[in-house]
Amino acid sequence: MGSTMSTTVENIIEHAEQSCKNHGARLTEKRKLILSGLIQSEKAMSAYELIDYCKAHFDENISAMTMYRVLEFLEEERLVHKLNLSNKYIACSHVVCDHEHDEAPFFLICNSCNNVEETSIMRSMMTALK
Amino acid sequence: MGSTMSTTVENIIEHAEQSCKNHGARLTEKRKLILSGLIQSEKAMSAYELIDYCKAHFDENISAMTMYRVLEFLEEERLVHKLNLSNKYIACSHVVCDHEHDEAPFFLICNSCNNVEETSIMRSMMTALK
DNA sequence: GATTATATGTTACAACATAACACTTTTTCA
DNA sequence: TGAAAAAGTGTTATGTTGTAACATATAATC
Repeated sequence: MGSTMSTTVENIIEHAEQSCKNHGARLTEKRKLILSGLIQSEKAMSAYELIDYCKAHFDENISAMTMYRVLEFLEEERLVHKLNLSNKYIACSHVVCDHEHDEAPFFLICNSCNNVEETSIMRSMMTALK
Repeated sequence: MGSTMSTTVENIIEHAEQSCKNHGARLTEKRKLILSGLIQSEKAMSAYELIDYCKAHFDENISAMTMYRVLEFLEEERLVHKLNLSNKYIACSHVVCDHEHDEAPFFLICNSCNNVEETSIMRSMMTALK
């Protein structure tokens, strides 16, 4: 399974490299390494988590500054997404209700303006999504 | 409009205070102040943004430590939500596609385990949501 | 091959978050 | 009531996250 996985990642990297060339951009070794790590991990990671990941899996030391710069580059190349919502709090919309809720809070968060819309979703649908 | 608004906030606070009492918890002056600020602002704010807000609107200096503690309390009392996703990156799911996309990336993010599911949504539906 | 542009390294620092301990206020109960 | 316990808040120090500013190295251009 490890090799199958690895091959897939290599294919993606190859494709990404071509995509960069088409934009006149360069997918350097360091950028390949970081993108590979993010793909392999199969989850969303913070810059520092990805630094740790690269150290653990590739034995490569990436400085924070470099990591942020590479991630910014990869985002511009549309190879990664940034989920940019820092830890925030919002007052519950149902703070004035008396009754119990059989629904889970559900938020629609705009990724560019960070506007938050609270709505709800039935728990049954929640588990279905999972 | 300002006074109407203010009255509404007061009603909510009153209700929140009663809700706390039912749980054997106390909604102190400081906690009321912070909750009021978060409600008045009508948006999601970080701890430090809320500190600035309280200073600007109530002329009250809340230390960072206090702010985090109060927000934690309010969350336990289910009076506020925490949108706890720190800035993270995730590889695009369509990184291997060739064709153009007429859809906007759309993420389903679990608020407890932070798992991210990338899907998409038609732009037309996007504007409808807005 | 010298020049320019791009990529990466290094240091310092600002912003965000919390741990640890001290002090104050409120609650509890003999 | 009033001492003990619990809950709330203040203060200091420190760890974590994110960037600015400048130096160096590597690649592209002509």
